[in-house]
Amino acid sequence: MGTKPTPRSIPVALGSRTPRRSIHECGLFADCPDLVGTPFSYAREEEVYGEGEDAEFVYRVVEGAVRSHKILSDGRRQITGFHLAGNLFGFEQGDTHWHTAEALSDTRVLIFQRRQIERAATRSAEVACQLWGMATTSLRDAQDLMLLLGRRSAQERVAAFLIEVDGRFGGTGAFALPMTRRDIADYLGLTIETVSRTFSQLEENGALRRSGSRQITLHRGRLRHVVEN
Amino acid sequence: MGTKPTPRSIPVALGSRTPRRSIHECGLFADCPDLVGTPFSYAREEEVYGEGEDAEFVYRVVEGAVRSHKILSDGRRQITGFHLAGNLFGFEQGDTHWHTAEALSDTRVLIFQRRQIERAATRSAEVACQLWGMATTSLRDAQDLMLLLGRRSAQERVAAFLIEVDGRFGGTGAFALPMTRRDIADYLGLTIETVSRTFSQLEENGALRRSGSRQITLHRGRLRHVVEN
DNA sequence: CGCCCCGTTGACTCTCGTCAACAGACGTGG
DNA sequence: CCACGTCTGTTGACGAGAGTCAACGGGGCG
Repeated sequence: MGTKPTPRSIPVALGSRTPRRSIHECGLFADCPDLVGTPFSYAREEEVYGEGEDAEFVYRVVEGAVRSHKILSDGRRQITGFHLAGNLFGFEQGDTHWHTAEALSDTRVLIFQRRQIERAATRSAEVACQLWGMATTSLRDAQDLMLLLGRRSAQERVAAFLIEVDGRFGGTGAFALPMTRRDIADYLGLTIETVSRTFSQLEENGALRRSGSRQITLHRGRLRHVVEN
Repeated sequence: MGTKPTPRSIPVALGSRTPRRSIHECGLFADCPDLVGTPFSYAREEEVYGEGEDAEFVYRVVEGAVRSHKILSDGRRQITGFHLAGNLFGFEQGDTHWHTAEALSDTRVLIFQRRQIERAATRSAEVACQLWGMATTSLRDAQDLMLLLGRRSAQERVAAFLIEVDGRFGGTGAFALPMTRRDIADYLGLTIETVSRTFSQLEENGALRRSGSRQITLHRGRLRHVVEN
């Protein structure tokens, strides 16, 4: 932080010199040509916004990755989602963020004013329906994660997680995890030791191969067999 | 089931004799006077809709209660939410339900055609925004539950659950649980035995009193102390 | 070069799950 | 009206899976 300009200064900085990019790369808001975002960057581990802060902006990941989490006073943390390139995040019900967002690695985003998107939604039913659809999709993901957190074993959680990440990176079966073991643990409701042990077990079973701690190659058949259902 | 008419027959039955009620009792869709629901009833334990079925209808609870759950092939079940009087449920992303809904007790609902609501949303930005807001609220609830499932102890889960139910029943501190221990367990990611033992512990600590297994009186201060944060 | 952080592994602990028995409420039918 | 079976909930004994505590290795960065 320190002298780094915060997003709060962005609207002022929105001069015509600032390079702008459209929000529509994902096909969203195609009828809102005026909805443009401001590029911004966050360093590894830097906070994008904190729980309780004013929800003034909405973000789209261009490069890198972001995690959202909720935290208890004694430090227990639950990561509610990872946001990869192309993902939008930062929408809230009400005027304040109800979780914290931090960059996993050096991350470039586009920043949009929430007010502006909301105004677009009140004017265009199509935009509002797209936002509704996005929220509903997030809800489905959250409920899938609830099943995982409430009812699945450590092996199943890790296997399901790897399959999910693989899918979000294109489904090639090989990728570099953008997050630490602690992040994985706090996403899956486990400890780092259990995550680490489970990786080792899965490797013994031939369900994956590790090259360094982050680079993973999946044996998707065996992993899916672990997750079964 | 058997000869009971299913909701699928409802649109046909929508004669002018059928008593209709507005969806707006909760203030939603105030600018859609044509959006009316058909009364329908479900018996205790009866299925409202099943995972994988066509999501043709949306429901509003008039009296009684409904649970939504996802289930694994080996029977492990995660209840993703309880729907009490006034609550809307049955919205989905895509054309099929991705969980199952069942009545906890004899329940009366109003049934709406999803198509009709969606059409209203594409025509009215205000309706779409309300739907967006509802989905976002559900998302926040789901993420709160994720924190509970991923990071909280059995005592904390049960205490948080009781506080939540109390709030939804008006916050008087005394109410009758509409669901069984099994439902509570499958909502909190525990077993019925653990739920039962935790009730007993909380009663020993003076955090609640039981009159019969369903009627509960809370000592909200002590319960909140258990949940802390 | 040395420190620090991340990840892995081992030993032990503990919470919660499993298995079992039993009590009370309820509904049914003789 | 009572006997019976069933279902829900409670409690106890025991066990397993994940958490805790600790040590250590390796890689990256100052």
